[in-house]
This record gives sequence, structure tokens and C-alpha cells, in this order.
Amino acid sequence: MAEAAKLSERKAAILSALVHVYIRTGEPVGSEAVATAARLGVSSATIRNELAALEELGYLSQPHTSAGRVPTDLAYRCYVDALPPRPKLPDPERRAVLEFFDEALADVDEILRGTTQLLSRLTHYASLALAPSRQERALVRLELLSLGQAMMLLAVLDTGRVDKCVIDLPQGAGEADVERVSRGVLERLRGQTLGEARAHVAERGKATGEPERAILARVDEALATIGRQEEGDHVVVGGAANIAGEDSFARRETLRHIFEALERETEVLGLLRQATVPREGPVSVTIGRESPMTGQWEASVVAAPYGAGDRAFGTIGVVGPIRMDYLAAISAVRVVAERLSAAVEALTR
Amino acid sequence: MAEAAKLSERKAAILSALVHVYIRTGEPVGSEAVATAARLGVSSATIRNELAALEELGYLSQPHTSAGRVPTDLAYRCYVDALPPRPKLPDPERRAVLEFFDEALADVDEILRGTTQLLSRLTHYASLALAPSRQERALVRLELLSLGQAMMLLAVLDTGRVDKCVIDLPQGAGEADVERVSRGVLERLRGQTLGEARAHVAERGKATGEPERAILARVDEALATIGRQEEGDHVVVGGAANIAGEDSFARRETLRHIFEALERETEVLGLLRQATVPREGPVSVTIGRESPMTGQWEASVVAAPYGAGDRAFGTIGVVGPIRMDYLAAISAVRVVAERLSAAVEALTR
DNA sequence: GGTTAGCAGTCTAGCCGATGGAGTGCTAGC
DNA sequence: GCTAGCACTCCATCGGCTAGACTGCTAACC
Repeated sequence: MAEAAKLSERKAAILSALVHVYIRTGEPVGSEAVATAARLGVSSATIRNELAALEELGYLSQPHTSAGRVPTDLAYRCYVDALPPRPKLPDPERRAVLEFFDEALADVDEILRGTTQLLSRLTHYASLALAPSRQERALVRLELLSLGQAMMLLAVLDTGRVDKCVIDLPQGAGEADVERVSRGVLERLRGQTLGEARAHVAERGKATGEPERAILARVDEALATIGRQEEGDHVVVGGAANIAGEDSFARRETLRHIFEALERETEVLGLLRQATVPREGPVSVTIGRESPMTGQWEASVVAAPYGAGDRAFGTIGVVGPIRMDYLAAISAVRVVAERLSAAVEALTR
Repeated sequence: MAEAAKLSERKAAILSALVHVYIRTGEPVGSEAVATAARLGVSSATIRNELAALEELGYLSQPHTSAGRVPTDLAYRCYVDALPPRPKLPDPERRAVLEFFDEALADVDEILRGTTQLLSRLTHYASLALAPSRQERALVRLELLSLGQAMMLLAVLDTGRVDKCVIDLPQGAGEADVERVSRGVLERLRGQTLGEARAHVAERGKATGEPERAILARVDEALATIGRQEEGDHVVVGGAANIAGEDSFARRETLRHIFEALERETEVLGLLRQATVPREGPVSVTIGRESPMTGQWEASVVAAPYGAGDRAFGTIGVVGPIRMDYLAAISAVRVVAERLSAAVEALTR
């Protein structure tokens, strides 16, 4: 396996043709098949020479001497990099996307749930969505409700999400005190982020007497708790059934690994976060061993950030076998991310 | 396949022994193996006669003439019915359950999420939980917040859940009107169910003028919407990865079916609802073709209701292969359901 | 030099038939 | 009614064989 130097144009064309055929068939591709697919006007003998060279360079491998060639992760990388930068989504699919985002949906979480389902339907792979970080979103409303001997802090974010936290009522505080704090202090925190709100609450707490002071201390704590919840239900997964049926995942163990990771969620976070800063173009592709996670899964991830304006809120993406239909996945993810951004922008404005 | 008449004691013992061995090994069980496992003091020849009879009765089947016997769904049913009514959960597992329910958790949904994970860890199968119906739960608080040109209805239920619905502000209504309705009408609805609250809101709407009337009409609509959301995120699934690794699910298609159903959720609802009215004992078991759903999945479901007092709130259960370790599953589900009931009771009191 | 037709060589998937073994059903004796 | 013994059945396994799919190489060709 040698250095990944620049390939000659013909080698690149041959490689792309081979990957294309392999993605379709799933079987080792012979020189004859490549010759017909690549339409270079050269015979299979010439292709054979080139294939041998490409194997030497680390782009291809052979299951055994008298079999065709199978692409390595490196070959997929070349193939993906050579794809048109903005592949078109076929019309029926495009229409499905537009239709989905036509319906008004209440909050970002609901939209993301629907989006993962949409993406799975379009691509037939499992889908992921990274929800916007609570930390950075603005509070539309902060409300403290008294519930008998406890109180409940409700934080309505501009993403439409409502976070809650139940807090004990401090000694000597009554319903009236809770109400006073809710109206007097919390009302003014609209438009601030969770972090800013905490700072204000803490400061205000210093400048007042009991029992407001005690209540504000607990509110501060509750805001911290809400901020910490973030990691918990941050990743939305949809259409996992699709990869259960996928026979590219031959080994059961691999399938199990993926499902476990999807359930643990935190592991997927890093993968999606990394896609938030795309290396090139709006859609980022991670192929097999390019990342430890996808390497272990024997899978690839196609992801794209979404957000409002130039600010990325989160990421959506699909997980599929390394032998994935990258063209379809990339175009679907790209279009859905665009529409999702528009929807989120409309919601948070 | 003949009628499921009452089996002789010996036949029953032989059947149970065979099922027991088969659950352990997964391979067709021969007469010799049954003879050693059943410890009846009779030879394998006698067992052979009985096995032939049991096959005739529809309890067993043979993959081919010279193979051992494999239990049919009917055999599992006998086996399960003959299990001790309150099997003991081994101590380490029992301790894990107690530990889990020792931590105070904020609301029922969070508890259920944790419970499915707990059950999956205990049984190594996928777990389900049916959340309490919103319709029947009491409102702890109903709050109408004004958000610029819209308002948000928040319903805090006694399960700790907060449901929300965004509504447009009617023509001519302002923040003050919203507030007036919130304090004047909604405050009084504490302790009522969603349905009762709707009735009150509708009635009150008639007896008042604009713009309260318009606001109340929309609140009524929003309450209906919240009630309808019920079906959506009603079923919690956990540990699905466990059955992805399970090689009892030989056919990929079967696995895919199960995952699809778990994702659609609504399909699982019926299955769990039916377990809410147990035929006998606290834990209900549905084996393979006993229900169309599990039949298609080639799976079994072990489920038990949970609730406060004598009132069932919902159901928890596990989904596994027909060749499931029923003893372990039943004891785990039973103990977890008991503890969960206690936790929910403490929460809603 | 690059390209190509042709061919020998390699490796596998699939088929065949033989073999060993597991397990049954039946029978005859206890 | 139970059991030892036995003939019989059927499958899983293995080695050997074959057809076929590709390759790599060579020699001729442009």
C-alpha cells in the first residue's frame, strides 16, 4: 500500500466506475465489467493493468486471486470527492421533502423527529439529528409555578422546547413568595440565554432578603440542572429498522454495535459534532475507518449542519453501510438540511 | 395436531424438561437428553413413546425424522403455565432494581425511560413501556403564557409530565386578557382530568364575552390537541440492540419487522394494552402465534401492568425470541413492575 | 510506448457421493 | 407398562471433482 498520490485522470475514472458498479451489485467487480461501465474505449486488458496499479496504490483489494476487485475505504473517499458538488435530488423525493416542511410543526424537537423519519424514508438508512444546544438558545419565557410543597421551574426556549425542573420549596417560603419571584425577577430574563439568566438570578439573589434569596438560589440550581440535561436527549434517531434489514451488515455483532451506540447517543455526539465543521462543501462524509467510530461499525456517515443564518444549530445525517449509495444519501441530506434550516429559522425568529 | 386436552403429569414433566433444555441449547432435543434432564427414573425408550404422543398432540415437532424434538408455541405455553407463580429474581439483579428505584426521578416519562433500560440490562431483551394515558391523569396546573403574537398552553400533569401547545392569539386579544383567563379560569381546574377541564372551559366560554370567549375556545382546542398527542410518544423502547445480536432471529426480515414495529409504536400499543388485563397472575406472557403481532415477529412478549393502588396506569414488558428464558424474564418483569408501581404511586400522591 | 488479443494459470462455488452419527420407531422380552 | 436392542432414516460433513470467472503475462500490433 503506497502513498495516496494524485491519480491520473484515467485511473480516477476507472476507480469511480468500479465503485459505482460495486455499490450497485455488492460483488467483486472484474475488469470486463469495469470496461463496459467506464466507457473509456479501452479493452479489459488495459483496465486489468490499471486495476493492478490501483491495487498496488491501496485503492482496491481482491478477496482472492481469481476474483474481481473490491474498493477499499480510500477508493470510496475518491469516489465521493469526485461526485458532483451539488447532486440533484430526484423530483419525487424533492417533493416529499417540500411537503414535509410545508406542515407547520410546533417545536424543534418535533421537527427533528419528523426529519429523521423523512431522511430514513428517502435514503433507506438510519438517520440521526443533533438537537440545538440548550445553552446557546434564548429564553422566551421563564416561569416558576408553585405546586403545593414544591415548585416547578419552566423554561420556554426559542426553539419551542419547554424544559422543566421540580424544586423543593425552601423553609418558610409560600405560594405568594414564589409568585413574587416569578413576576419580579424571572419576567425580565426573556431573550437571554440560559447562562446569562443564571448570572442574573445569582446576582439578584445577593441583593435581596429571605425567602426570595433562598428561592433564587434554588432557581439557579435548577437552571444548572436544565443545562446539564442537554447531553441526555440530545440525539434523535430514526429509521433504525432500515439497517437491521441491510444485509451489507453481514455480521450480527456489527449490527449490535451500531444499535448499542445509537442507543447510548453520547457516542454519536462526537461524530455529528465533527460534521458541524465541514471540511468541504455543505455535506460531510465519513467513510469506514476514517473515524474510529464508523470503523468499528463498518459503516459510513453522511451529515450536514443546519441552523439559522450563518449560525449552525446542530447536525443531521444518515448512517449506512460503507457500500452506501453516497450520491442518493448526499443529495437527500443536503436538501433536507437546507429546508430544515429554513424551518428552524422561521421558528426561532 | 389434536385438542389440547389435559396432559398426564408425566407428559407435562417431560414437556417442561424438554422446553427447558431447548431454551438452553437451541438445538433439537433427543430422548436421551430429556431422560437425563427430567430425572423421572424411566429410560429413553419410554421417553420416546411419550415424545411421539406429545408430537401427535401438537406440542412438539421434528425438523426431520432422525432429529430430536423442538417445542411448538403450545409447548412453551404449557411450560410457562407450569412455572412457579412468583419466581424469585436472583439477588444481584434484585439489588440492581432496588438501587435504580432508590434514586428520585423527576417525572414518569423519565422513570419509564430508565425502567426500559433497566429491564433490558436484566433480561438482555428489548423492553417496552406504555406510559400512563394523559386523558385520565389529573392536572396539577394549567397555565396560559403569552408569547408575543401567540400564546402557549402548558398542562402540568400529576405524573410530572408537562404538555404544551402553541396557539395563535385571537384578534383583539392582548397580554392582559390572556393573563386574566389564565388566573380567572384555568387556576380553578387543578385536580381535574384533561376531559373534565375541557368541559369546564367550554362551559365557561359560553358565559363570558369577547375576547375571553375566543381565547377559551382556542384553549379548548389546544386541550383536545394535547389529548390527541397521546398516541404519539406513548411507548418507550429500550435496549433494542439486545435483539439485534440475538441469533435466534435468524432471518433478517424478521428482525427488520420487529424494529419497524417498535418504531411505529402504535402497533405495539395493542399488545401492551392487552397485557394490562392479565389472564392470570400479575405477569402476562404472549408466545409466538398466540397473537398476530408476535406471530409475525416470531417473538414473545412478557408484560405486566403497573399503577398506583388498584388502578393500572400502563404496562411494561420485554420482547424476545420465542425461545426466551421465560423464567428470568417473568421474574424480572414482575419485580420491576412492583417497584415501578411504588415509585409512580409516590410521585402522583 | 501504450494497447490489445489470446492463453495459461489460479482460485472458488457448487455439485456429487460416501461416511459417520444421532436419533427414531418398533419389537420382543421382562 | 417399561426397557433393551436393533434396524432404519436422515442429515451434516468431507474429499474430490468440475465449470466458470478472473487474472497476469506474453507477444503482436498501432
